Amino acid sequence: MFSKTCEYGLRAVIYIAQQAKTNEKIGITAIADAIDSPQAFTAKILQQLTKNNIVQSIKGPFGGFYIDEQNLQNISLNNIVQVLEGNRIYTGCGLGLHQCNAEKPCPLHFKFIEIRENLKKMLENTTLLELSSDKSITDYYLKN
Amino acid sequence: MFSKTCEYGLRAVIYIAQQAKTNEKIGITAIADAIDSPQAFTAKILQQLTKNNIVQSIKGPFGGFYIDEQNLQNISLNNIVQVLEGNRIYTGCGLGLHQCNAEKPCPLHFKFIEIRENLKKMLENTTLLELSSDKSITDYYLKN
DNA sequence: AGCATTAAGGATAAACTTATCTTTTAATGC
DNA sequence: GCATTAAAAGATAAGTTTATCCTTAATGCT
Ligand code: FES
Ligand code: FES
Repeated sequence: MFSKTCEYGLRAVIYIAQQAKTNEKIGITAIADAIDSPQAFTAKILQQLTKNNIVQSIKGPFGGFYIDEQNLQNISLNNIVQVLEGNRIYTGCGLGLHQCNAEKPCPLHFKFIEIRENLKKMLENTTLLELSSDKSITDYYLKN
Repeated sequence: MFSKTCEYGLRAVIYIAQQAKTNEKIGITAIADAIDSPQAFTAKILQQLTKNNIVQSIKGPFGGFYIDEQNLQNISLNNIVQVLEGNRIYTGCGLGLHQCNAEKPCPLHFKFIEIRENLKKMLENTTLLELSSDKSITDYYLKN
């Protein structure tokens, strides 16, 4: 469904959001360890997310990544997916036609856009705030 | 969502199914032309689908690909996706955990499996027979 | 100022997907 | 049998994703 980039990115941001509650910045080594992802690769992904203002970072001692209160409330998973996957996942044809278009639909179009819309809505409705709740932290896992 | 392999494969099989109504075999050149896909690559994909008994083929003059009456009735899109994508798309974790498991769920698990199940059901319920109906042939497009 | 720490940035490598080309095998008609 | 046709099979190339490594820039501490 998602690329590795997106999978690691989502896991990383969720983890940072969870740690952000304690107002601490968290380093790339700790993140990669917590979500069981390749460190350097994850760093690249977070770089991209930082540029796009999904997460914040500061360099130097006691530096690291964090998410401010405002982003915690405003960012949903679709924002992250948009940055890391582009919007083809939201607008592209299921059978790979160059244009997904109801005027000239592929045989799967009307069935497929339903799935696609549900995915989009699900990601839009899943906020970092929700994912960083105490219950979410205790009940769910970011590696196995 | 799907790989190029899967996209071309689905389009090719749908096209063959539609042509199969006239009891004609159809060659790889005609197929690639009809669905606007790279010919040699599409041939490889159909080779794989032939081995897995999704489509039939015969070599030589007037040879080509076809789908018999039985397959037309029994094959659904999920059979094709299964062969070309494996079942990770049906069983894999949305966040890329090695195991998707309700006992140790990722933060997206319960929302994600719903999407995944809907996709699976949609593909299971979409049969080649349906896609090769006259209405389907006239109303839908396999290239644009 | 100098040093230690940590993310950013750039270059490169490995792995996988996508795509093409050539040779071989099977079927058909003569 | 022989020529012709078309898919199967194998080899190789191109492109993209995934991953690592090394250098640079920013920050804080002494
Ligand atoms: S045209 Fe294929 S999904 Fe819309
Ligand atoms: S554990 Fe992630 S989707 Fe099931």
